[in-house]
Amino acid sequence: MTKRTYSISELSEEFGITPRTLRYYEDEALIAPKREGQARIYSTSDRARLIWILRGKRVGFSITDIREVLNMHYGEGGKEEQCRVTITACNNRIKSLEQQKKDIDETLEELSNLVDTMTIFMAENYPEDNIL
Amino acid sequence: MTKRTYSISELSEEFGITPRTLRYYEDEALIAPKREGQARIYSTSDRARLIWILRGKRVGFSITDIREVLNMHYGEGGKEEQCRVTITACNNRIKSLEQQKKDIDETLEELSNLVDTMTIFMAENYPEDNIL
DNA sequence: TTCTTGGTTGACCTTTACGTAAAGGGTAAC
DNA sequence: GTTACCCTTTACGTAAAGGTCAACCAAGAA
Repeated sequence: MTKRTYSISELSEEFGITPRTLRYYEDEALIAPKREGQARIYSTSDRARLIWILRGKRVGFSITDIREVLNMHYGEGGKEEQCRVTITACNNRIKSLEQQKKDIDETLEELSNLVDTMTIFMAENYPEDNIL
Repeated sequence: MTKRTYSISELSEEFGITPRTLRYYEDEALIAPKREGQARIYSTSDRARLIWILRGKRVGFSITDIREVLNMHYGEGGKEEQCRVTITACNNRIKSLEQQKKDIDETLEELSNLVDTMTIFMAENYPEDNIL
């Protein structure tokens, strides 16, 4: 049970974001660190949430999307209807992520084709420059 | 050799975007349809560019990113240095897309875990509602 | 001729995700 | 005490990607 805590600048440096960003996420109710006086103090579980947030951003989730997913995770899944809603929301996200993977694969193929053609072109026209 | 052409509304309806969006892409130099008087008239190759643009957006490219890639594709790859720059730019994009795929896979796993837990929870607490 | 339909430009509006001061509190070192 | 550092809040600024609205043109239908 690691009881480590983090200051705002520790956390922001670790993940390459600014303190402003962390405060913004708090405004948007994505994280809720404890306070020590005025100062924010982040727990390991706050840190875990942050990791989720940042990965969410990298896959193109909006702040609202991320809040939704975090709420799914930590929210009281008590009520039946709420559960059902959450499950279908998840499934929708899953579908769109799978579409996104397809898009990425297609883009990757086009990009690597482009690289190939250009590499060949270079090899033909400027053979003196060894690309390898 | 399909010499079809498209009006702005045809194209926007086909892809579920507004004419405004197409005009905006033109302002941003992503497409350059011919004109018939004032009216824009899009060729099949304009349409192909549009497909690229929209897929680019879905994988999180910005307008600037997309312009860059389109220029790589259609730009004169003549000069040597330019080629080299283009190739490394492509490779950078490829790397980041691969990272993005990893992120997506991780997110997918967490989401499907979440769905699983909730489904089990539902089955235990509300067995009368058949989820299958 | 007037009306509708579909196109045009231009101008301003909106949302998202922060950046960037401005002004100040708390404590530790000098 | 004051300097330095890290933290705070409040608040306005900004870039991206369009939305929205007004005013206009042109061609065909009624």
